[in-house]
Amino acid sequence: MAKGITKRAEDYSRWYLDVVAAAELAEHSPVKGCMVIKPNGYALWEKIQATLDKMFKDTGHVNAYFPLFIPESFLKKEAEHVEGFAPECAVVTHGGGKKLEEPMVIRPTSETIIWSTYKKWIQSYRDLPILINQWANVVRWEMRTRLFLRTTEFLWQEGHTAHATAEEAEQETMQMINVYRRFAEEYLAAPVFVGVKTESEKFAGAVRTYSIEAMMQDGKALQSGTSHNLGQNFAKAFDVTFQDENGKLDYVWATSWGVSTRLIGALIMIHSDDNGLVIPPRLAPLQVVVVPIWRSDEEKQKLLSHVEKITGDWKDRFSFKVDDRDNYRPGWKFNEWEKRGVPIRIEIGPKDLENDQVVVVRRDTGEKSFIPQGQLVELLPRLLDQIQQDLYDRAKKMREENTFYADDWNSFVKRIDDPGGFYWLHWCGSDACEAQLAEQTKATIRLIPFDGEKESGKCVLCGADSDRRVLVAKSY
RNA sequence: CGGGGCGUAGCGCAGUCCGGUUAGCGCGCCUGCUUUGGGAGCAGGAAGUCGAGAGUUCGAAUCUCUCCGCCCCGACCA
Repeated sequence: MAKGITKRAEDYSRWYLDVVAAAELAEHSPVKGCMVIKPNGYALWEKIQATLDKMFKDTGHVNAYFPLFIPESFLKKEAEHVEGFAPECAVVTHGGGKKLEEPMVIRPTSETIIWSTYKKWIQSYRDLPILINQWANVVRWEMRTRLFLRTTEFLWQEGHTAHATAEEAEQETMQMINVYRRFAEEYLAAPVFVGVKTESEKFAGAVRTYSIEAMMQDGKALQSGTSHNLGQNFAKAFDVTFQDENGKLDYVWATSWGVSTRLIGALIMIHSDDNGLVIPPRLAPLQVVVVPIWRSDEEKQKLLSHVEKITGDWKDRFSFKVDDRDNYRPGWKFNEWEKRGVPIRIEIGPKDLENDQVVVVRRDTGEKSFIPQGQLVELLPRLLDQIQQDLYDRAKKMREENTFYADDWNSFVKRIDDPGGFYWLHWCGSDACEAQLAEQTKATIRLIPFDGEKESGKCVLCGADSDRRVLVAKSY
């Protein structure tokens, strides 16, 4: 049925690449680690963008754009930041045929260029808050790349806000991680855990990093969005101060937050199957495809004009397309739309015309049903909602079945390799135990949960007291 | 950076070990006819600086050397 797609059970990572290729989402570019995002993939990104952009605007943010090039010296102003990012920066040394006086880095993230700019914009508390987002590309020279999950250049959005108080900055950081959580759950149909990153995993230059973590079908974790409380670190590095209501000078409080084209990788690895891509209806660029089936030109004309009648009141309710291409046969088209992940396919042929019905096929389950034509306009939106919900429920069930509690080190070490999955462990909070965990199991502490219940226990590594469990998994 | 693989038509590959006419095959593409409810059939056709350079040889996709690039697996990371 699915020619050219490796089975998940056989080789998960080849399956992933096959799905990307079969759905024509992206391909490798001539430059190592970079990808060409093809129209199907970009359409998905545009849906993600449109949805998030609205959520950002609804929470009071506005868009702006800052330059791709950053003077190298800017990056060096915040000690932790430069340490974290310098190794993965691409640096431009020449321009206009001449060696530059100061090299420029291609942004790996924009905190430095933005805070050097905010310095000029902020004098008083009346200038605050600044709530800016930008949609941009960034470059990080990673050693190993994977389409969408980690590429040298990728597309993302980065929010950069400036506040008068620590409380307000914290509130913003929290608000945005919740926006991401809501996006993941309601649009990506991806259940996520939300929490705080450990010191060693947090953003370079942040005081605290919050993250959402989703489980892929192979039981590995994917960090799908992060929100950082930057404290006054960047304000201090760039000397950004403001005068408060009492005339007192203080450094500005900052946050930053982002999600990237990696979300497309998450979408693929959470929902897709051995037949190809499965897209949650709310993010599907195309939600319903109609495949008419005819045997003669006369029949074709009759069918197409009938289809036009049926679909007349579909506009503005959901997106759809009638695949009236003459050069492909129906079976070929079924397969094509399946690989591309279109949530609902409708087949309509001569027999259906006679019986005043159509065949409705769900992409996620493959289930076929005969539906009276008059009911479609009501049924299809409901079915799209149902599929959205079912995808979420299925993903959640998968996650629950692969999330475990572990208190014994030795059995945990075995189980993290096979069957893998997520583990709630007691951890004392020390860097040493965290490092040892990573070294011995290749799994890492994904986060310390916000809503984790207090529970006293012993660190699974050293036996010291612990008052809550942390989420541990292997990750992408 | 280590390990593995690959580079021959748009894509996937064979041919390379053991040099020898005009470099093949499948898919795709073009033309025509027949087809059309799960990847259609037949006939005809177009399409290649064999990753690059140098060397050996009467003769190189094939042997030698050098270089380049990409993919996969690991160490770094959204």
